[in-house]
Amino acid sequence: MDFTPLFHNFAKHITLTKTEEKYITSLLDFKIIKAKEFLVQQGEISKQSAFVLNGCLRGYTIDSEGTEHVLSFAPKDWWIADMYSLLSQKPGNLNIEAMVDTEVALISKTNQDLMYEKVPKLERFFRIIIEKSLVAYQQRLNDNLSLTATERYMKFCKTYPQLINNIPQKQIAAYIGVTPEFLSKLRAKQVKAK
Amino acid sequence: MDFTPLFHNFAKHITLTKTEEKYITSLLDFKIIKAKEFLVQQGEISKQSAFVLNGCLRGYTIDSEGTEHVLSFAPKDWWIADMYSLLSQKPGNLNIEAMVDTEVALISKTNQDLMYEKVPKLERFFRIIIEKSLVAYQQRLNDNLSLTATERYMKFCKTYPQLINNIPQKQIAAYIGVTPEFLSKLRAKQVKAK
DNA sequence: CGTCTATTTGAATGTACTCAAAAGCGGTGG
DNA sequence: CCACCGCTTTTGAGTACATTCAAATAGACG
Repeated sequence: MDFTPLFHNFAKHITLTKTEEKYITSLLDFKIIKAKEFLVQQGEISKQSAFVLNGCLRGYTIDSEGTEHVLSFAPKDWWIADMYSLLSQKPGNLNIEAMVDTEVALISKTNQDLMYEKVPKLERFFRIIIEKSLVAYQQRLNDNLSLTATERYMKFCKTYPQLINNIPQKQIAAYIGVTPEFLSKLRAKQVKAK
Repeated sequence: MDFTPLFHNFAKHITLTKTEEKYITSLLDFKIIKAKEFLVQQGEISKQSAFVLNGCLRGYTIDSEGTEHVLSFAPKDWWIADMYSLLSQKPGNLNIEAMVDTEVALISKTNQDLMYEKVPKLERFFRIIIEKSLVAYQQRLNDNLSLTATERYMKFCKTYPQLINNIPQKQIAAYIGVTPEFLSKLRAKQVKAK
């Protein structure tokens, strides 16, 4: 139940007083999500955002064919939520699942709105966080429009070096947008190419 | 030089006093961008965000093959900027071009930061705007990962009914991520299917 | 009206997918 | 500690969706 990493995260963009930190802490929940368990599942109305204290979550959808598509990995120090469901308060289509046992700080939507009223600085913090996230999604969409599968895989390896050897290959495939079989073949070719 | 549509836009999420409106107006620039002219071009460091008062802009990248990929259309009442370049102050890879003669309200990064200091409510406004934009990009990425070209085209038609008959087909193709030739064939099939 | 660009159509090609089967690997229980 | 089970990864053959290239047609704009 140590929220220090979260306050380090806040400190990257805003400065909080001890009083504010205490207040914010009072609005947080702590939770351990065991590997393969869910924080939220499709069809639910999301009530909270999560900050990963340690471990790793992944957010994915399942399409009409039953295929999984990974929208985001959330390792230590990342924020994750089903923003669509959280904002609209409609059933979402995102599943957020723990890849390993994971500790998270949770903020309910209600408490987050409270926080914004009491500590307006946080409004800025989340604006900045979300701006960065937006840029990342734009970049990734652009990659999906302009790069081949091989290029997307190489870019993934550069961007998430710490994940490559720690997560199943099929989940990298579900992130870059190819079948696991095809990713396997890409890798086989790359090894030969050396 | 009528910024009324912009203040209507603000009013969707926050309430501004007349004084605040006047102050904000003093920080805005007005510009007419003629059809096929650019607001920003790749390689430049972006200095401003744009709000479309009327007309339509499009933001697109050009890949190593010379192919265009449309990241966003910005019709009346939409915000557009090269967020990556604006935030990082590094050369961007986005081109923002007018599809028809277009009137925009411009806010320089400097003035936007000023605005945030003087009218903190705007921090909330842009947080909300950007949250919505983020959800839209997540959704679109998910569509690109899970839908076929035909499905993406049909979804585009539903989402932007007002654009379909007003913009070149090749730019819809560049938005949904197919070649213009292939989109043409898709449409031919759909007509037959009726 | 002529020119330039957008759209259509067709044939050949390629990238990525499907299905199926085998091999590898990690965890669990005997 | 080994054997087995389930899941992931690999490999291969056949297929499909989408691209490339080329040429014809249609539209838009000065």
